[in-house]
Amino acid sequence: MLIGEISLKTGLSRDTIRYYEKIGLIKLNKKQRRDNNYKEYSAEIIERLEIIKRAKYLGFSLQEIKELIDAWANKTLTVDERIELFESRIALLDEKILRLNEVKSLIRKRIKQIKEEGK
Amino acid sequence: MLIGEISLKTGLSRDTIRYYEKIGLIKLNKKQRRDNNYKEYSAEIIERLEIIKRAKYLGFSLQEIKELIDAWANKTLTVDERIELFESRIALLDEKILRLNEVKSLIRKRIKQIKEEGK
DNA sequence: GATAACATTGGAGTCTACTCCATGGTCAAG
DNA sequence: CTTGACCATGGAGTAGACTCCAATGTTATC
Repeated sequence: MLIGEISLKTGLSRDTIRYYEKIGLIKLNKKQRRDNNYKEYSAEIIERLEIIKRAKYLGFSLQEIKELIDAWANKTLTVDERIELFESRIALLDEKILRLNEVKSLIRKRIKQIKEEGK
Repeated sequence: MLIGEISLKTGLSRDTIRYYEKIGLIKLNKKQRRDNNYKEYSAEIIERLEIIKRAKYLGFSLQEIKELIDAWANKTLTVDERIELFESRIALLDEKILRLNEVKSLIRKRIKQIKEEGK
């Protein structure tokens, strides 16, 4: 697939996709080029971009996302180290879920208040 | 309290607090000044800053946070409109929680994979 | 074979959310 | 009464994450 198709399928602009390439969030090896120098993207790249989109939406910076992605296929860490890294990410997500629930109950409280006042 | 104390208690820099004032995220009425022109902040402001911090951490932009805060004490909307607005925010939070859980299980899957490979 | 719609790279510009001066006033401690 | 630690305002500068543009190449279509 060419970049235009990837852009359509992910909803990210061509420029954004190229930017992600530039900062190493997604990578094409040299062979993924057509004869005319056009880049050939795989379905895997779409999946990765979807993950990036989701993580961004959840308030992670591109840097943080990069770290997670790098660990995903990392060859230098031991099995235990990688698992530990992922566990710590899960802990982070749990922390966020907790905070979200806190904000939810704050808003719920406010709704109750408004209903009381409205009477 | 003066801005230095607020800064200490919230962990936000003076500049950040002043910036939030500038864009209307927090407001001081004219009477909240000492004779020497120093700003007098209330405990309420600290609470509001804590909410802002939390929302930021959860991936909301200052603009989105401002909209929520403005609705908080809004006088122009009807009771029903305000409740609807808050309900929609809760739906948004639920959406985020859902996505967080999705990412969690993605990571869990990967941990399993790694453990398998490690054998 | 001209035109439109795509692709490439490189670099400049923009928006958000700060962060860092510079300048000048205030005040408690020594 | 000076020194150091605060305070205020205004404006410039910065990092992150795009977004836009220019110059140029490629390809499908009329």
